[in-house]
Amino acid sequence: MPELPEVEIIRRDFEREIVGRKIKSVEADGMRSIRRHHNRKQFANRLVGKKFSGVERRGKYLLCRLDDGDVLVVHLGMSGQLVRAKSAREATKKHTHVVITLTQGGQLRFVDPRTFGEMFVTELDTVEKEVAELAHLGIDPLDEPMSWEIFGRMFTAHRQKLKALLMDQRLIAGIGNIYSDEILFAAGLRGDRTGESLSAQEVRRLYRGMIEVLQDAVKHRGSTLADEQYVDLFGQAGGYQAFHQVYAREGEACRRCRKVIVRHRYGNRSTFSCPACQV
DNA sequence: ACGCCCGCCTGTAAGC
DNA sequence: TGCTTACAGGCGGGCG
Repeated sequence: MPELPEVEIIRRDFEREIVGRKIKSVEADGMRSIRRHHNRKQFANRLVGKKFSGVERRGKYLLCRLDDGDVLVVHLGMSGQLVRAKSAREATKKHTHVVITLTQGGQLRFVDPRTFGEMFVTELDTVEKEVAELAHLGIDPLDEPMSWEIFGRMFTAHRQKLKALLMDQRLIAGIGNIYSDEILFAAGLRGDRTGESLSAQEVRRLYRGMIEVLQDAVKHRGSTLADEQYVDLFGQAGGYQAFHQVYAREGEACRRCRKVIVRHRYGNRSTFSCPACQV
């Protein structure tokens, strides 16, 4: 659920609220969320006494820089939340797996019911080469400006379907199931069209749709669905779900043409689209 | 190259 | 009412 816009909101808040603060202590409730480490102590030892010196985003990954050249990498998976507590006394949510206590008071907490998310500490210098998931990440659509020609060459080189291409992190980093559906609607394209079938005009529409949808979603602080899985650093829901055109709107009227939004299975996931607006 | 399925998880909701 | 099943989906891996 947290896709590029949601992770970007967390990054911005992290920059203001957490960067500059020093880590006093670290507690982890088990190994699942910190599975790349040998044990809890080894994870804690790489954090305690250090100061957060910056924070970047790569696709859906958050890279929290530490002042000694290490980096705390966070991936929220499907249900992960990074929340700030003003004090240690604040009630702890169920499924809180890692608590980072800061010296000036307050805590950074990692909550993750489905435990697909994770965090680990490694060296910043080598993280983008040695951590495979980061090494193979494609272009970040809001980070590096990319011409629609480069974007088009990437897409038309594949026979895969647009839905799969948009979600392929090796091409473009940060788009998941929700935003791929919204981008395809914005572009007026069906998700089962192949990359190679796109005309130059359709490539431009897809590119523009992608940038617009992602920028708008960031502007509205991301999407929080009915399950309220995504919240920002302060525990607040996003607002972009009110602007969704197709996602989770099965049976409702298309906001553009009033036809009924349909849902179908693509691979093993739900896809929503307007049968009239997308060709 | 591409499509599809599985495993990893838990909470919620629909179905019998 | 109460149990079972489906679904939510990020990501790596595997298989045809």
